[in-house]
Amino acid sequence: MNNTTLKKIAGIVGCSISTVSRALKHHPDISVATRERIIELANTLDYEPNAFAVHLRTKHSNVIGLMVPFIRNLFYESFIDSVEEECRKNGFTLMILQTANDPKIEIENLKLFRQNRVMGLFVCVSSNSKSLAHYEKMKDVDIPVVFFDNVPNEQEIIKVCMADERAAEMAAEAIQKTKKKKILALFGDLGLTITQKRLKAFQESFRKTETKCNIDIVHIAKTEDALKEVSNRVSKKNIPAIIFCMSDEILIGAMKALQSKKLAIPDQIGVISISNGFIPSLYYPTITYVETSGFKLGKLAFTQLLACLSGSVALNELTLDAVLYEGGSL
Amino acid sequence: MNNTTLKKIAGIVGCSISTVSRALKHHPDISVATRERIIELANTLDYEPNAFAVHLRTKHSNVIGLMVPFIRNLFYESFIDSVEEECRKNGFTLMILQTANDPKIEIENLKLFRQNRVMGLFVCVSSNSKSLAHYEKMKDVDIPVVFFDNVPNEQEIIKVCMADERAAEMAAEAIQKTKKKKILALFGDLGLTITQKRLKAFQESFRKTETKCNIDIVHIAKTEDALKEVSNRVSKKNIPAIIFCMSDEILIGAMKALQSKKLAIPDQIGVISISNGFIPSLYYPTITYVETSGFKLGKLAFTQLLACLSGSVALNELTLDAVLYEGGSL
DNA sequence: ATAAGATTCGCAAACGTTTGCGAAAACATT
DNA sequence: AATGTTTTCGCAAACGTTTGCGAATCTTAT
Repeated sequence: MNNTTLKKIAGIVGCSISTVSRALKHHPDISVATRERIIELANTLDYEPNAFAVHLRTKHSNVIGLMVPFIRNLFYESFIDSVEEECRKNGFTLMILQTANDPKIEIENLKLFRQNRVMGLFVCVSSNSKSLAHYEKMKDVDIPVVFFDNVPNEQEIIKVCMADERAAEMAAEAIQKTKKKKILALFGDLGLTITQKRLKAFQESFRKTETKCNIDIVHIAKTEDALKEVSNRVSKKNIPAIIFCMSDEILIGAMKALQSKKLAIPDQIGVISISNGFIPSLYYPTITYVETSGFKLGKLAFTQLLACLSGSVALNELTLDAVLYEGGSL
Repeated sequence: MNNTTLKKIAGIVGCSISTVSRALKHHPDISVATRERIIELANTLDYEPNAFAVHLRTKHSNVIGLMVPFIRNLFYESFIDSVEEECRKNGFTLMILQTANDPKIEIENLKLFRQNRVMGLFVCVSSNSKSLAHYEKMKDVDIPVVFFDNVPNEQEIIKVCMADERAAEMAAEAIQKTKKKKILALFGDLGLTITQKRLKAFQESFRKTETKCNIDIVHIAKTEDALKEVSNRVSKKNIPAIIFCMSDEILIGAMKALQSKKLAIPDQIGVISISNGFIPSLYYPTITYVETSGFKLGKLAFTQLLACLSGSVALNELTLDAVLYEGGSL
């Protein structure tokens, strides 16, 4: 157990612990001569500061927490990727916990974050969690929380989100541009705010432009349901002109159904989705999609958290613009 | 800043810090009366032990480190998912770092792990890292390392891996069973041990059974290359009977090429892959694959690390069995 | 030479825990 | 009543840092 401490170095050099401490961080009080001697010894001894002692003393943990329902998710993983990168660059370490959408675990995790004195927190609340009460305690202990993705409706919280409405609107506009009229629109669980937002904006767009379309709206919980619904609703005799998918999970099911029906995209049927980008790239032709980038959202969230930590109180909602990526599926 | 400490509680209750500490962990030395009084107060005051102080004192950080080239990867993310779950259940917190396959970052990260006094480490070494020298230091500071996936060849290290040879062999056997002869086999970068292992076992299987096949072997670095190679090598006049893909990345490119050629699977061409399972499930028919489960590997790795921590020195290599999942693509 | 200022360093407290040891108090035994 | 035993608790050190303050030592100016 090679545990070089300040004390050990001080013992060898023959000076006090405080001198060693100061020398190692280039404190001007220490002469260059002793400083260099100390640094050299520290290097050969592989000195590495004990993070716990530092944090205990400075009350500055340099740990940032991140909580998502699942790590194993195309969107969250890109968010995590993004945040990890920033954390490393900025000298923070990241503590990642997943909730499995279980409010109990969510509360447990918050406790863990508190015990580990994280300096800030990125949270995508679990869809089954109804109350924000346990987040109140985070405020009590001065841990800023940046909500993302599935954000609560409360006003007095910090949140970053995708331009959900705008994304749905852009998809709707792209559909209208094709002049095709028979639409099958697949949305997620209506209980989620994200679904509500997207659905509303989607419908609003058609209403606003007074485009007369035959829009069939279906709500879907999981990938398998998308597969089933599309299989049931699409047949050789009854082919919608365009299928819209609100998310990657839905797109996956829908595409599998279309493949099984051997329908040619875009000749026989058009497809458009809201997505992170990875899934659409798997198919030929690449599926046209409106981007919701977890990676970009991560960057945005990080700057928000940094702002909180530096004192500039940013009690607002930041939104990431939507972008349309044209594949060949429309 | 609601920072209830032992001292604070002791002050209110009117006893010593040590009594509070003992009462909170049900030490038999403390009478039930005072214990209950203390616990009750601690609850109403929302006492939460300062992890840093605890760790500093006990030299027991309860932090486990995990390092992968990329978080954003189908295999690693399932591994992480798996390990996070176990960590939470066992009272550990997880510290995740990615290397981007950059040896410099890899070394930086190891330093971070040391500074945070992780109790153990899961590592998938970056493909560009040639030397294990920096891992020696981990041994010096008594941090057990469990290597997984892309493991070094050294004997005296702890590693868990997929049954890479067996997986390739099973795929080869499945191909032979079809009696088809014209094979296009797509492997990864020959510089990776994982590629070498799989390739060798794949060829060995054909040699052993003396199956006379026309096997075209191609090495591929990235998804886009798979797309190009397959596009170039497959045409209406020249269709291999079966395409074998060594990994998900390759499968993705190959499938996209096949879709663009409008080839029917399995009628015109068969496909088989080694995979984590997610990508094969995206297509219709589901692609037949030999499973390399990151999730299961995570569980295995965790038990290995736990064994190390409990003192039972497990200086060996554990292997996760391969399983063939039959889709409809062969 | 002496005072004033600058340079270089050490003392000691503090961060919040855990724990060995000993002491006081309560109880039980003769 | 004296002794032995058990119960219940506090003292104090330790984990490895950081940092305000003051004390030396050295430099420079008068």
